[in-house]
Amino acid sequence: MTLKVHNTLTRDKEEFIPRDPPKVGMYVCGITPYDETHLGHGRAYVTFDVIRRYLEYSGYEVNYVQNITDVDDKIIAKSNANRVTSNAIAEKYTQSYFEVMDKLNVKRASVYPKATEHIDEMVSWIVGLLDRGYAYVLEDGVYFEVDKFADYGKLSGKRKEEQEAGARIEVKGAKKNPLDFALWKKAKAGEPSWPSPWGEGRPGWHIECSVMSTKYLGEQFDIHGGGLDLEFPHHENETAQTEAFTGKVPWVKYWIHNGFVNVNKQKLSKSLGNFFTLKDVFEKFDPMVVRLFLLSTHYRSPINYSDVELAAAREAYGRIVKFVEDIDFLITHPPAPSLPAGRQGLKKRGGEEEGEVNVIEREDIDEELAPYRDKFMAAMDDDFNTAGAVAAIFDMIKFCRKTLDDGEAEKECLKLMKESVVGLCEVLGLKIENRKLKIENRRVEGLIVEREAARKNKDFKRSDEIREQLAEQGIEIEDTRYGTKWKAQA
RNA sequence: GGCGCAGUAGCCAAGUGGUAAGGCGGCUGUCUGCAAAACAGCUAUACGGCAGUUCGACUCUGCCCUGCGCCUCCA
Repeated sequence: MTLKVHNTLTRDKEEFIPRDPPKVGMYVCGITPYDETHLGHGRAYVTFDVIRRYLEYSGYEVNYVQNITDVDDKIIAKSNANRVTSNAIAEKYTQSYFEVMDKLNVKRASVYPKATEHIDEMVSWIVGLLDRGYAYVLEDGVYFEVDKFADYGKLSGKRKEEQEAGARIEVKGAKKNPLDFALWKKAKAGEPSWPSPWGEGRPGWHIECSVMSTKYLGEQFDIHGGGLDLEFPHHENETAQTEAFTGKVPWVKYWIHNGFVNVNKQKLSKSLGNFFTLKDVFEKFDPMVVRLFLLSTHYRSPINYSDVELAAAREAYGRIVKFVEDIDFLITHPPAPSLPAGRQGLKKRGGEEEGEVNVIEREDIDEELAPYRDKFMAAMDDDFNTAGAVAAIFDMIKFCRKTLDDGEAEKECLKLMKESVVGLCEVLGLKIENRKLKIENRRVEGLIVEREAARKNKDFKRSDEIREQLAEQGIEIEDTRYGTKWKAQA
C-alpha cells in the first residue's frame, strides 16, 4: 500500500515520496496570536496533527515546524487599544493556543519559530531579493515585484493578468502591479520596529514563512500546509519570493490545504461574528468529542458546525469508550475458574450444550482483526481519509463484540482487542480513557484527601483505617514531604 | 469579472465503471421485577436535474440548477 496525497500544486492525488526518506520536512502556517483560538484553528491543526501522526505511524521521521506570527497589524492594534506591549498580547494568546491544543491532543511541533526572533534573517532575504532584481523600494516599504517572477500564480492557478480586471484588488498607485506585496513595512509612530537598510520598520507577512521554513527545513522540503484561505495570496507569495531567492524549484514538494469550518454553511469569520472559540466549545463538549467531530469529515471538505452534529459525535465517541470499558471489565473480572486451566473467558450466552465452549485464542483474533487494520490503513493512505478510518474502527468494534458474544475470549485476546482499537484511535490522536477507572481514581484521591485531613488533626486512627482500606484494595500509599503518592499494586 | 469546491437516506458523512462504508436518529429485539442504560438486528431500487459515452454510471463528458470559497486580514 502506498500513501497518496492531494497536492494543491498539481491539483492531483500523488504518491507520497519524500525527498529524503525516512525524513519528512513539514511546515504548517501557525497562528497570529491576537485573539482566542477558534474552531477553525482547531480543524487546521488537528488535520496536520493527524497527518503528522500517520506519517510517523507509517515509519517516517517528521520534522514539524510551525511558526508564530508575533508581529502583525492586528496585534499592534490590540496592544494600542489595551495599552500593553504587542509582545504581551502575543504571549497571552500563544499561551492560550497551547492550552487549547493540548486539550485537543495535538502533539507539539518540533519547533515554533517566532517572527520577531528572525528579523535579521528576513532583512538579509530582502536584501538578496533586491540584489536579484525581484524587489523595489517605495516610500513606505520594500515590495516584491510579481511581474519579475514568471511562475507567479502556479500554486493557486490564478493568472495575474486576470486578477487585474477584478473588483477586489486594491488600486494603490505606487506599486508597479497591484499584486506586488510588502516585504518590509516602514514603521509608523507607535509601532514596534527593527532597524534595516530602509530605516526602522517590520517585515511583511509572507517573508517570515519563507525565511523560517527554509531555516529549519532546508531550502527545499516536503510538505507545506495551511488553511485553504492561505493558498492565495499567502502561499503564492511565499513560493514566489522563496524560489526567486534560492533559485531552487520546487521549493515545496507537496502543498496541503484544509477546508473551512462553516456555521450555517458560511465560513467561520470574525466579520460575520459567527465564530466559536475552542474554549466556548469545550464548555459544551469534551475536546475528544470535538476531535472526533473534526475527523468525521475529510480534511479538504467544508465541515458545518452544529450542536446536533457535535452531540452525534459525543454519542459515537461514547461508544468507543464504552467498548474499552467493557473489555477492561472482562479483563478484571474473569469468570469462575470452572474452565480448563489457562482458559479464561466469557460464559457463552446463548444456550448451547453445556461444557462446550468456543474458546477464542489470541492468534486467531490477531488474524481476524487484520482486515480492519487494513481498512484503516487503506483509508488513511488515500489522502488521509479519516472518515473512512473512523468507520474501520467502528467495524472493528462491532466485530469484537460479535466475537465476544459467540464464545470465550482469553485474557490475552481481550487485551489484543483493546490494544487494537485503542491503537488505531491513537493514530488519529483520539484518547480513549476508561471513565470508570477515572472515577475510581477520583475515589482514591478523595480518600487520600480525607486521610491527610485526619493526619493533620492527629486522628491517626482514622488515617490508619483509610490506609488499611486502600491496602485491601491493592493500593499502596507513600507519604512524602510533597504530599501523598499512591499506586496500584501490580 | 477571474479561479476553484460541493450537492449521497430524517441528519452528518465515506466511496467504487458493474448496482451504496460508518456515525447520529428511528423501529424491533435481548437483558431487567419495571424502567433506564447497554448491547444486537433492521433502517437509501438510490447518489441535484437533463442529455451523452458505455454492455453497464452515483462513479466519465457536456450543459443546467443550487450552495459555498478564494481573488482584502483570516486556519
